[in-house]
Amino acid sequence: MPVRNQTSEHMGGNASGEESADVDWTTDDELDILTDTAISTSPTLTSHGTVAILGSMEASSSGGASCSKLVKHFVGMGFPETLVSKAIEENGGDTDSILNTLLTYSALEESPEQQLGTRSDPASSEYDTLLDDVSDMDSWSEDEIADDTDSMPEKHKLLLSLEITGSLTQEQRKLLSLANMGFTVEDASIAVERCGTDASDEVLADFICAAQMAREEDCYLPIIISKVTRILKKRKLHEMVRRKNDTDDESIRLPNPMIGYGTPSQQPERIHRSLSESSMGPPFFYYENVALAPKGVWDAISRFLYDIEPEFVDSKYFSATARKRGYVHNLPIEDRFPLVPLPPLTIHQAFPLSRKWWPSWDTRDKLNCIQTVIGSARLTERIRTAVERFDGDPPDSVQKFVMDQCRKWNLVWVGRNKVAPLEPDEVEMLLGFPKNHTRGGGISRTDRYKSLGNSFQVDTVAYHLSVLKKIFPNGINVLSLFSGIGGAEVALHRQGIKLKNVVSVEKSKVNRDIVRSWWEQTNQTGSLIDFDDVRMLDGERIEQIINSVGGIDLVVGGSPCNNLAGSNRVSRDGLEGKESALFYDYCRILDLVKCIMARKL
DNA sequence: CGCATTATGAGTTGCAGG
DNA sequence: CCTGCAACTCATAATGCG
Repeated sequence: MPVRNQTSEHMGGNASGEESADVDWTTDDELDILTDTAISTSPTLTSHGTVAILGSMEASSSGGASCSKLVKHFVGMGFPETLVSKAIEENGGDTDSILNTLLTYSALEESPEQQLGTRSDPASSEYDTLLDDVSDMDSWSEDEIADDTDSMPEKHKLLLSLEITGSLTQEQRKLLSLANMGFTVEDASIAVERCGTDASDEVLADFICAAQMAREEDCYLPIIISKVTRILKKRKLHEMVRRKNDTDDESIRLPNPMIGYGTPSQQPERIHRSLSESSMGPPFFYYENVALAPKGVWDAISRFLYDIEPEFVDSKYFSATARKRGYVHNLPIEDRFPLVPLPPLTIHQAFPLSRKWWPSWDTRDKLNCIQTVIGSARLTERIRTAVERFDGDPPDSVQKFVMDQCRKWNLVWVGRNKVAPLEPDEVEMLLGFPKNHTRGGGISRTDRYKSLGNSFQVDTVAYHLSVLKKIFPNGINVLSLFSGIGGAEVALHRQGIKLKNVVSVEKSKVNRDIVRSWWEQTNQTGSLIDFDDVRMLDGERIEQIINSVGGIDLVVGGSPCNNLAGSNRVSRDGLEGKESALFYDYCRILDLVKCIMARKL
């Protein structure tokens, strides 16, 4: 059973990377084996079981005929029946509103002392709790999946009523919190039940997203479920340990200098790493996103990508602009080589003409990160009038204002007292794309800035991917997710790595047109197959793709950063944000490719 | 409707200086 | 240790124009 082997391999990859030699996780590993065995030997029951839970809960909320069922549901959660009927009367069938009302009532009745009283036990019971939790999860995996699904709702209610003490419990507060995050009460209550009441919102949100993602799959559900179970167990352990030690040593920190495992000019003190068995290919994979994401995001990304430590690199070591990004990949890190010719590394090298107008008090050597929008003409006008009032150097206050704005909007000097934002073709050059890569073909100037701002820095990525040249002298098949304007493809091509077939998934039509146009101009011999949406790629389609191209050698892509990026004032919601949650599809697809590739061997 | 233009901070980190 | 300050960030939404 290759599937079973595959899932069993996922264990053990902790930070030290010494695969399965780590004593601390032995218990966890053994549990994994049990879990995985149980799941993989009865795949139909697994999927049936999980979906059945969700399905029955949803049915009880949407079915108008079953009002008593709804009452039972909330009474089972520990609310008084009179309150429940009242809440249902006020809110109709909307379970979210009902819960909100119930929690509000409870909170009003509850005294703060009592709420605090239910929390925080002495430290001695920490590990007892831990053991209980782990065995709970294990019994879920084994028992509930194997059980007849008809008994599930009863068991659910039983567990709930046992755990509820009657007052406003931690669980109820969790449910409210998750409901406020936009999850349904059904999903939230399942997540709380599975993960325990002391799990953080982050853990619970992860669980729900993974469950949602799993719900959409059918034939590969066992794999995903077992993976999620394992991740959650490990995560809980981490949280426990962290709470006990009261330190934040577990969270990922950004390196200084941000050079990852090295740049063409700089090498860190330690340049060795060992990967766990489960993280190795085929396929190789390369994942990218913004380095300065909200707290906890990179911990989550790393956990979902086989616990590989992200490589944080600032592209200012590869070009004249900064670009702080994190890369999670299972590529070798020895014998990397840079793209040639080397790009300009300073502003003056990149823009020789600007030197004439560059004031001595503007000491910038590198530009800041290229974003998706540019500074306004009004701003450059304000700067010009501010500077030209003075004959020599302006006073410190004016210098500070001008420099703040120039750094913020990446402005360069293009004339006497004149600053301006970068032109699109200048951005192309700084990011390592061929000139006019994004020009013409029906794309607007605004969209050019947006597509370029969302792209890779080609020299940086090419340096990391260069190791593939020796491994695949005859070329590679690439699955490119969130391709954008084809940064990965350009990097591989410029590095002299032959592209056999490229399967590209990109939502934006103008971006797909850009990649298609580039593909046809560069005399590629293979074929470019493109898709619109990553969510369309289910197991069946991926298997079809793999059969037709003969295997995927590299899965590459950076998932949307909209909800992670600091520039976003409106919806910086983290990994669960509308667009950024597509990260979970990257994981899902990578796992599918991995499974199918393993089966072919 | 497509396109261009503009205004709109917070969250996080690092660091100097108590 | 703490505290204040400086620096930086793959963006969204509203508006106007043709």
